[in-house]
Amino acid sequence: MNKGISKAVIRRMPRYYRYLGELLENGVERISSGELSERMQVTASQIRQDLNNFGGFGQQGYGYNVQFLYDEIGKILGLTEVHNVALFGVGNLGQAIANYVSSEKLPFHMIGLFDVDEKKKGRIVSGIPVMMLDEFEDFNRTHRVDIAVLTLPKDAAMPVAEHLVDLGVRAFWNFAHVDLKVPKGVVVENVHLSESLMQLSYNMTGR
Amino acid sequence: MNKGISKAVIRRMPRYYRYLGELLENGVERISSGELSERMQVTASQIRQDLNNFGGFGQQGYGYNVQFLYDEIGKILGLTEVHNVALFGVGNLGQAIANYVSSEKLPFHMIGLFDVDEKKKGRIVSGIPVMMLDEFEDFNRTHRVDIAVLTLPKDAAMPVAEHLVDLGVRAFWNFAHVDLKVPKGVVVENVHLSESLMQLSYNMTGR
DNA sequence: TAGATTGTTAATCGATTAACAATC
DNA sequence: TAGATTGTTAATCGATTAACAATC
Repeated sequence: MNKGISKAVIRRMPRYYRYLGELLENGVERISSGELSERMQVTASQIRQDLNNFGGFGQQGYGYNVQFLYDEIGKILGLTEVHNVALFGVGNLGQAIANYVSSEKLPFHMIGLFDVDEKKKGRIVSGIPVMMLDEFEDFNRTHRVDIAVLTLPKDAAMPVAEHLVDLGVRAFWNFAHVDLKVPKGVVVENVHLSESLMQLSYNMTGR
Repeated sequence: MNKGISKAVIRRMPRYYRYLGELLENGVERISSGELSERMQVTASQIRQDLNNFGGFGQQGYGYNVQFLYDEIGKILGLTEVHNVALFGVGNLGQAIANYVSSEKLPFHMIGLFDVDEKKKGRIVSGIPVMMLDEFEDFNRTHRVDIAVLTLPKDAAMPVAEHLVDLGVRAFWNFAHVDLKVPKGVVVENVHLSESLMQLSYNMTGR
């Protein structure tokens, strides 16, 4: 299952989740696709189509129960289990991301920080001591690492990723400016800050 | 001009730019859409279509001159002028982004850092002293701020953005987990880390 | 029941790919 | 010139929107 759902739909799901979470905080119990459509600035039709990729979560004449829908989307997004995260490259960005992951209330758990710079060894970031990259193989024997964050210089990203794939890592959150080549079954989510900045820059021109 | 070009095309331009930059570093002088297609894993047809939204940069029987195409895409993306950047919210992420912007060789120039926390006042980040938010109005009189980076808690983002819009800021790079409502003519580029993480999480499930 | 709103099919719109004539 | 490869039109594919019957 879960097959054949377009990337466009998946990109929208976290946003639904965020809006439903806010409604929940505000004590809203039910919402129609029409109301949600107005708040989110998308068509009601799209909301109903998107949700119906995963199942019929609403009720005719009533709409959607906010708590129920929120929970269902959480399940769809895989937020019902804790994901163990290890981070590679404890520079400025790496430290910020480590802190960020730990501070978010999402079920992602920072369990290890790795770098190649001896000077960083043992430094505490977000409550965790930095380890050396060559200690990871050992670490990996006693810890299940679900996600590797790559906050490395671009030339280091690919070799490190390859090494981690060999050691069984199956998911990467990649901040390096490269397109990682990984085997089938390994997933990569990119955050390319420079490309985001360039898009902003483009939109500032003529338009 | 520049009108009517789809967001999908714009999203791909920075990636072309990156690949062309690498070719340039490797001393490659010319490339055909076919070769580039293979490297980038997109169709040659798409490359030609994308580029021809902006003009005919190639030559039949030859392909594209790498340096020329690189420069043209740079122009399209607005990378021929320096953009002054001010950042709001000097937390972990804010500091990392400040450092990031300064370290990138792209033409974005960090000129001010603002926070509301008195304890941060005067602290030097990326070579710039942190100022208090209420000093911005003054600062803005003597400096041209092209882009405001928002690395603030979500509840602070909207009020601060509104204030900045009133003071003439026309572009936002938004890291807060909110959809900013801004007047027409003001551009917003979002980096929603939590949504990126959730997409990764989704792709780790069934698929 | 009558009114509201979903789930779903059909229609439209836009983006991607294929094909090929133009041309270097 | 012959070969290569673009620019561009046409065909296909996919995603979004509209419409409405089903149903709570």
